[in-house]
Amino acid sequence: MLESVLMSAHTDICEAVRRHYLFASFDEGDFDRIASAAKVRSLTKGEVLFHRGDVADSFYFLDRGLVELSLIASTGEKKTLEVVGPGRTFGEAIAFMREHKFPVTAEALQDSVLCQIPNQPYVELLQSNSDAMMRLLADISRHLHARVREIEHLTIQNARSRLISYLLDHISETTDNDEATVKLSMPRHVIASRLSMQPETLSRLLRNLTDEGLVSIEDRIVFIHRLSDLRLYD
Amino acid sequence: MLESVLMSAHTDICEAVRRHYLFASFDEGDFDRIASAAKVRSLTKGEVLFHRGDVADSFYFLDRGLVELSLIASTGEKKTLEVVGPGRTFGEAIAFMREHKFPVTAEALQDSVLCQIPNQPYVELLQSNSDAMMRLLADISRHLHARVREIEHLTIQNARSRLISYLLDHISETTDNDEATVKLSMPRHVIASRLSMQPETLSRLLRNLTDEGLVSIEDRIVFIHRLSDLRLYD
DNA sequence: CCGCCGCCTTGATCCAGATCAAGGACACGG
DNA sequence: CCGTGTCCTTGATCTGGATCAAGGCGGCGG
Repeated sequence: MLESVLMSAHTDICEAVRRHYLFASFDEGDFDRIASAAKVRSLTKGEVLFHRGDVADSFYFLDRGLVELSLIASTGEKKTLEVVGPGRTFGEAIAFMREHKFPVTAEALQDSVLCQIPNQPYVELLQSNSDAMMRLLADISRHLHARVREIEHLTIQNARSRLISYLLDHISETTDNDEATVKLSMPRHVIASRLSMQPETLSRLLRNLTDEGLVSIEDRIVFIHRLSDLRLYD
Repeated sequence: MLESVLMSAHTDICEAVRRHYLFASFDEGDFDRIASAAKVRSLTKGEVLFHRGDVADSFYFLDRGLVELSLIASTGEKKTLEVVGPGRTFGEAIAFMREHKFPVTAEALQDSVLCQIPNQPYVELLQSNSDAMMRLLADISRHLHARVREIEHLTIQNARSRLISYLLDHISETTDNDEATVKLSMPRHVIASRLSMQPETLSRLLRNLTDEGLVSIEDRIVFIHRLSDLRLYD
């Protein structure tokens, strides 16, 4: 009984994986080989999936929840590199590095369900499927580009510009006349870490923006009054 | 006459490209297809090869000289992402991004000679050569990892630690008893930009390290007295 | 209903590193 | 030999954002 529930969870999630970009060019037989090696994993809020430096023989597809990928200093301070949402994969580039070790730590920000996909069968199938390989190349190149942009933000933008870029990148709804809304879907302190600033600084900057009339904030929703104005600072 | 000189330069450089990691698994015929589409380019010191945002239909192999890859802010300030030396390639990941545009600017720090390799024939040949593709995946994943480390340095290390990491990463010679030397092969201000600090700060930090007896400096050579001591701060 | 806890804001102060300003040390072309 | 430019160092000052400290405000278990 329990087993059949787990089995159906497994097939449900595999369906979701099947639809993902990276798996789009495998035929049924190939995909089944990957799926049969994959495992469903559940995490409760706060649980760590892997630590930086752990040996990586799998990558992950997130079905439900929210997972934070972060760097943690020896002093304990944390820098959130990325927060992964449902339908996205992470860790897929590690299989190709000399040291097969995760360069980041993955922690569930909410109760989460994910699919653990072993590298080996996936990589083997890649070799004979150049379309899948091109997709993976595109995927990893996209990650690379995102990191370059992050470095740009950290070095040639200040905290205020980083916040504005973040708002512009996370618009959830935009109206006809130059307005928009952003849903802050994570706790403030996670957003602060993502932006490489302290929660206090984030709080003050949000207040500045409202004081200047650029936005108004109600709980977790930011209303952008004039999108074009905000873009001037990005 | 001139033409034959150019031709031989072309074949010489192609030889060097041939030996590069990324091209190791092409057979003669395949490689010739790439080589015949490639062009030799020379740059004089200070010359810009491409600007950030330029359309990218080629990538590059550096044969001689030094090329700086940097981000340039609208305010004019510059952040050096990487300085590429002879025998290395750059720009190879761009072919796989949606927007085929360089995310960085490339400028010659010295008179340089490089080989411009069009993406198209290379990518076509990749499709039927899974070994070459795996090499490229490893190459791009390595870049990605390097960027993650850079972000780590920028966010959870301070300027002093970044300098120490830099020194430890650029050791040119190491003696038996815990000593080492680092050759500063670039102008100080380039190193400073690479480390995301001002030249003044770099100068002061180097002075601190000598005052503390950790290193001594003579012109462009840094002599590390006790490697193990320096590693404590990394 | 109260007391506690996590999350956020606000104010006061601090500090690493930037910026501004002033030479010093070479290398060069005339 | 003397300008003049480039690169680097050193000192004085400034400042963005961190840190420290003190509440405010739900939400939840008892």
